[in-house]
Amino acid sequence: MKAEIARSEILAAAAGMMRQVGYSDMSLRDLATQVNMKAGSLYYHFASKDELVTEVMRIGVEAVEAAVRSGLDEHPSASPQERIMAAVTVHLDTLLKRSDFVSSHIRCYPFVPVPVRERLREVRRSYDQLWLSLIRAYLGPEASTDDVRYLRQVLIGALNGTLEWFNPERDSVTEYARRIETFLLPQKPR
Amino acid sequence: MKAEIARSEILAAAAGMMRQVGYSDMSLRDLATQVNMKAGSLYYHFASKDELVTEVMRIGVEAVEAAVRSGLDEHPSASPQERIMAAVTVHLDTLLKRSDFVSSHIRCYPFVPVPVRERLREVRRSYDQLWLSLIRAYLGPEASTDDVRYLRQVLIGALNGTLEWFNPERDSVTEYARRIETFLLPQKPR
DNA sequence: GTCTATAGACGGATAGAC
DNA sequence: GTCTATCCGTCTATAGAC
Repeated sequence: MKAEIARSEILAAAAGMMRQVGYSDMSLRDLATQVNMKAGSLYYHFASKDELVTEVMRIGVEAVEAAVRSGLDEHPSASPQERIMAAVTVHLDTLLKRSDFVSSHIRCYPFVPVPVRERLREVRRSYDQLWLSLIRAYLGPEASTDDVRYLRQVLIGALNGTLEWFNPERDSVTEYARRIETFLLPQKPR
Repeated sequence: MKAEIARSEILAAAAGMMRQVGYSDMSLRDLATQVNMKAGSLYYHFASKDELVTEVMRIGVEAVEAAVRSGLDEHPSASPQERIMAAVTVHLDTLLKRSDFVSSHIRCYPFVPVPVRERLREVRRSYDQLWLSLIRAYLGPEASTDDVRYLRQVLIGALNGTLEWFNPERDSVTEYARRIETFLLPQKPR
């Protein structure tokens, strides 16, 4: 019981540190300090740093995917465009306001050791597929594979790029989402 | 003379390593090995690791900005939309095929020490201004500050996001640029 | 479960020979 | 200009006491 609580605290603190300072500069000493422990104690809960890091990042993807799916479920009769916009809003909201797990995943993924990346392949692929299906539905059956792939990359780029400039005290998620709709999804597939 | 050559070699190797492994995991020992030197010798050319890193990243921004400006100068009578697309193409091309300096800048900036980020503020601001003026010209004088800012962020996000998926052997820069135009800049400002 | 203590590797940086 | 040699700090990880 107590182990589960401590484990959760460690994961949450790790997510915050990873987002801020990156994979390599998150030291287990600093992490332990932040949860009122000593570095060695962390090894009771995790076999290694990479095990811990993998877990943080895995929680991140699963969190956005779950949030987006449940957001979509709330509006079962939405049009393809409305569904994309719902996904955009929930993704942004989770990324920017709710979850260090998501933002640490996005920021750290490029620099994390290869074995960690490999262990995350499946969860990432699953979330990718969700977006591809949303975009396929929006562009319609006559769209090419590249149409779908490239629109997905433009969208994800615009969403995840917020990590480098969005200031929750100045900017509004719904405002930015509205611009994305105006700029990217005027009204009908072209 | 010889110093200048060695210095350039070091910078180029550092850019490649930074792009691949990030700021913290680029060790001066590894860097030195790659240019057939010993770690201590690097200090003849640079006062510190952060000095070297700052220089790599400074070269990066200045390189894209110069490339984009010269690309724009080639078509003086282009429309605002054509000018944005010229900038998009050159930015992508520089980022993806020509310069480890640019990609290392984009990838490492979030995790580099604060003093390094501060020393890069001016060059980054200068490149930002270029994009803002291009977008202002495209959206027209009746567009709000937020219209301009947000479109800029969508664009830059879509461009720099390529770093995480673009495969030069599979994908084409002009192809992706064309999609950006279709998706984002249909024909007229809205 | 968490601690102390420490092993063992590797990091940036410096001094002085050549 | 580049090298050798080294200082000193920090890192992940482990062993064993409590």
